Amino acid sequence: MGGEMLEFAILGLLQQSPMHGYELRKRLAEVLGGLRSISYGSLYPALKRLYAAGLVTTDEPDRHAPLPADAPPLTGRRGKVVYTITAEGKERFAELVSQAGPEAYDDGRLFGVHLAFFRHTAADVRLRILEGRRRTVERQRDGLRSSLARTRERLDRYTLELQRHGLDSVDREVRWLAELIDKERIDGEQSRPGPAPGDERPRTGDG
Amino acid sequence: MGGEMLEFAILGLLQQSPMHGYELRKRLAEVLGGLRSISYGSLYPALKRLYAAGLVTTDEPDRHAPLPADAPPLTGRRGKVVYTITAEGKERFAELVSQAGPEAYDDGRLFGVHLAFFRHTAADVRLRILEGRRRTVERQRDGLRSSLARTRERLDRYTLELQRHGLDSVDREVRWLAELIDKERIDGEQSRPGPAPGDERPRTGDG
DNA sequence: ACGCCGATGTATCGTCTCGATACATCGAAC
DNA sequence: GTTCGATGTATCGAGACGATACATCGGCGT
Repeated sequence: MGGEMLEFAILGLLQQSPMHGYELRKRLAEVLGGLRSISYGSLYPALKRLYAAGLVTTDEPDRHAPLPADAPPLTGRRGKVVYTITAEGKERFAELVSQAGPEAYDDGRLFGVHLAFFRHTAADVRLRILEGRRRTVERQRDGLRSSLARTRERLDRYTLELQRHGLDSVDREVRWLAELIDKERIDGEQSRPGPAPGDERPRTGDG
Repeated sequence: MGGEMLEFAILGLLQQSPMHGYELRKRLAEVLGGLRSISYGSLYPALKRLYAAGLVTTDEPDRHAPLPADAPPLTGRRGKVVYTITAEGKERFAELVSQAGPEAYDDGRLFGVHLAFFRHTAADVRLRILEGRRRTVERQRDGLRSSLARTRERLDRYTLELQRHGLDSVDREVRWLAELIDKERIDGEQSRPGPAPGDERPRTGDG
């Protein structure tokens, strides 16, 4: 578990169009927020797992079949391999995209992937994920804040600076999420017939 | 390499006083900036490596000695184990603390550890690390910026938001580093005999 | 025509990290 | 005197990463 994130992202990209590994990697970097890029040492094993699980196929289907034992470790002829998502892969993606619980937002990376494929996500699920993520990050912020308060005297200037900067980042993230949630709510109200705009009961959050 | 980071942090903490794993872990979380904490699955293997390399010792030295083969996997009596840094460990720490090249700042985590132990670092090395880190993060920022410019049309709203937030964070980090560098320079000028205190040229205020 | 080179492209290896899990010890509450 | 939560040590399997090797292709100089 938790190692779903790469699989999820790959399925999401292949959903849009078939691709080979090299391009997948570039697109993955964009999708993951522009910073962190995925290494081949992660990507190819992930593709192999997806193939084994029947969620993607290749041009040349015997490529990933088990080798006849003693053959030299596959030296010689290696060309492009185009990966395509299968029907099962699409099902799995639909399943992942509709998760709205803690597994969707507690891990920041996985949350990022969900966000990257939000256009495949139902509006109410989007909102629940965003709100869940906000709660998670708020909790982190509060923990960091009280830790900073507790250790203010004990730690040296540089460590304090590090913590201050970290707290600032987390704080910014909360505000960013709040903005996203606002926008999402506005969109929702515009497109939905809705429960009458004067009828605003104080929302029993969660269920 | 790059897996030095945990070793470095452990040596730094044990330099201050002997400790057992549980406390080490809590301190590690503080030192690493308050967010990310180290798991036991990382910590104990790291301690084992340090022990094997002769950089730390324990109360009970035969604890990490190779087992007599068929013995049950060390069930039964397990108590506190206090780890102490050795002379070689101190040497190694001094060596790590004096590194001022890219290996000290290209990786953000490792940079964080350097920062956490800056009080053991020479002033000129401190400045070089901070400036190197700034350059690295500036390069990241520029890459992200141009990537954002290139893909503005092609990507959807949510991915764009993710990238925008990422860019904002990196930007903030650059400014934070610039502040740290300024403070560091001021400290340097105050404590050093320096190039004559009446010689104050009008300060080019930086970028 | 030929070789070379940098971009494209696939793949594996060793090392490390993580989350989950199990197990042990102790003090205080009941 | 026993249950319980904090303290504490330890391992395992899955997976991620950096480094490295190897293969293919298009263009460019000569």
